[in-house]
Amino acid sequence: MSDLLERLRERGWRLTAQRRVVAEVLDGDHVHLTADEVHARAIARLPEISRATVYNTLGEMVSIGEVVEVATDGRAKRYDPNAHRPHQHLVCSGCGTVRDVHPHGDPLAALPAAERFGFTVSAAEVTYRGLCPDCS
Amino acid sequence: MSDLLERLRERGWRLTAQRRVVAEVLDGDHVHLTADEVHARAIARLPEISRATVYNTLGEMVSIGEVVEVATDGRAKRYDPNAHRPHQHLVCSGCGTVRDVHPHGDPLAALPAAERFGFTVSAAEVTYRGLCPDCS
DNA sequence: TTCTTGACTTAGACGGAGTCCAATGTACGA
DNA sequence: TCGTACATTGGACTCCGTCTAAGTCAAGAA
Repeated sequence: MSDLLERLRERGWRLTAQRRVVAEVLDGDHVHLTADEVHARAIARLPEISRATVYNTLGEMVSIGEVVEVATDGRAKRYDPNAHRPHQHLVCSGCGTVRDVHPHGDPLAALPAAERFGFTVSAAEVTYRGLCPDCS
Repeated sequence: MSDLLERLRERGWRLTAQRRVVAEVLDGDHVHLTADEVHARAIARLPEISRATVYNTLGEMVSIGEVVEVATDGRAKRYDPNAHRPHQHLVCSGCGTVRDVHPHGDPLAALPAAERFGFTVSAAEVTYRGLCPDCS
């Protein structure tokens, strides 16, 4: 993830303690944390870090494509540091846990031209829903 | 949509003016309205109807499967009255317009058992993203 | 028809998630 | 080292949705 910090700097972004901590927290466990969970873990390392900074930093990482936002429902967005390989998400309807999954085939190919209504279609996001072992 | 009201009644639900109006509004235009948009249109017909009732009624319709919730972004959920036939959604990244689309194949079939992690997977939602003719 | 009753509706308070802002702090080039 | 443009802070604010207590009313019973 120091690569990420390097890439951020190449874009002219300042390297601050706050940004470093957010990057480390996200990279630490490969789970999909909410912004507030990131904040809670960041506070453990840098007690003064504010919620607004966490939101700003996550937003910056998303905008350069290093992190992917996962909007699983009406719940809080989660942040996925595994942006380097295409994948989809499996979400537990009970507890909201998110897992990365790799279905076969390209979901884009399933949409015929006649169903594109003149759109320039660039991506397909698939969300599988169900109950995890703990919730079922 | 009077079918819907009938089905609601068969479930032992009372037929009230409020529920009738929400059903009519949703059925009126086949667009994907947010709860507040439904509320605004319902008020035009029944000025005293409250926001809470609109939320309750939409929730009931979702729970019996007559209406589908669509969460296209982190913003307000939209309600899709076209629940009688399986379909997916094509969202314009520019203006947010949502269109119903019908890809071939079953997206659930693309997820092998080894990628299900013990979940009981019950549904797959596909969101295609791109730019509509007006925005591209 | 009127009565009864429990389900429905209401307004407003409340909560979580996220954004905004003015004041303060600081990374980094000169 | 210094200056300043950019980052951070914390608290207020918005938006979306849920909850609650009190009042209302649909529909079956008599």
